[in-house]
Amino acid sequence: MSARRRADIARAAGELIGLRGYEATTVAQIAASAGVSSATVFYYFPDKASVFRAVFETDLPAVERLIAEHRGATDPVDGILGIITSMAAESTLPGAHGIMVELLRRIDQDPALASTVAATDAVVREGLSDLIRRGIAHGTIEPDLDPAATAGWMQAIVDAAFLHAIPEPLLSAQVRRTVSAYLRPSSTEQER
Amino acid sequence: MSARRRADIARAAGELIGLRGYEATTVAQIAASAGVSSATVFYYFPDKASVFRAVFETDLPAVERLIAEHRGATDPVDGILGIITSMAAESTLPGAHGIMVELLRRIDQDPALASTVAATDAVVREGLSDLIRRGIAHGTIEPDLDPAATAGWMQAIVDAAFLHAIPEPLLSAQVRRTVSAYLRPSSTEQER
DNA sequence: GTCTATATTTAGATAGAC
DNA sequence: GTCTATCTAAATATAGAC
Repeated sequence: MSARRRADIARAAGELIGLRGYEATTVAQIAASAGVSSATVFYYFPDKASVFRAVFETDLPAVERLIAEHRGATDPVDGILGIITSMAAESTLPGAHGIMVELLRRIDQDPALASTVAATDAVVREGLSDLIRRGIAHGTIEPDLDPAATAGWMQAIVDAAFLHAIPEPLLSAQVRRTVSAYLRPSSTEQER
Repeated sequence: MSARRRADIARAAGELIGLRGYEATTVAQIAASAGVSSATVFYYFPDKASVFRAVFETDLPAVERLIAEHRGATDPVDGILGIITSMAAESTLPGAHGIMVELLRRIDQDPALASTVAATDAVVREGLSDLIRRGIAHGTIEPDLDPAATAGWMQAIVDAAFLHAIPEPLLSAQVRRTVSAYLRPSSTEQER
């Protein structure tokens, strides 16, 4: 059953690369972990870089679901907090830190990977931008904030969580305070 | 003059590795960029990992100066903002993004590198913690915040800036709003 | 589709002359 | 201290049998 083998190899690659790094993980190790020979890996994928890209193929449908779930939130700020804390919470999964770092590193060197990830990021950014616009209209978000730039900054905050491997429940508390304080309208001052 | 050669090699290594990545940068390329042969690189350093570590040797004195400059700030929040924006501003330097990503990746695999960086981080964290404690006493920072955990989170925010290559002046504006909003005492709610 | 065996390439590190 | 030349190891990718 070919689709399953392919997925097994991608999953094994994600675990090992998250743990040890891309170059430090050999195709032979990935093959062994998936229970096949290294030649079989090259039967399913043209090269090692493709194996790594396959690790992120499931991200797009996952974030589409996440955004859809929070799209209709009554208070847009709650929707934003739901999305951001949910994404940040994944940083506590084993290997999540490592795989994020590898992604950031390889994205500059692999255009195909860059476009895969760009598609996923765009879904998140647009979902957040919509909610930010609604929050501004709703009066619960500072109107001087630029929706797209702010959405990008929220994503950066999530990445920060991934990189620092902060344990729950501290992580969620910090992310929630950061986001809600950032968005809150400032009656007195005019920061931007 | 041996110290200068060593520094030249380290500087060349930092530039190339920041641009292309650690494994993708060969010792031969570093040597060529520094104007020496690859054998000369191995005269000054025992191996390639040592060359990479040397890139971060100058960070400790630099952050010690930065912390000392802001230690005596009249308003502790101003001191914190000065430190954080100054650190984040370095993310716009060419290659800064790449070198930070490489650092995050190699730190898990090189204990000597980890202790070098831990020393630098500790100086920052303690400097920020002190200012946070003073800010709490001063009444301008939320008293429910844990100083050390908050300092760590501020450092994560700086790293987020590095990873996303946000251009000035947007970067400074976002960092300032994030930090000042996070620290501000909340009269009504009790987030932690 | 999966394997064993191997070709090819490349890069870190060293030997030894100057 | 610096070089040229080279050794050695390892990993990606392929050939070809089953």
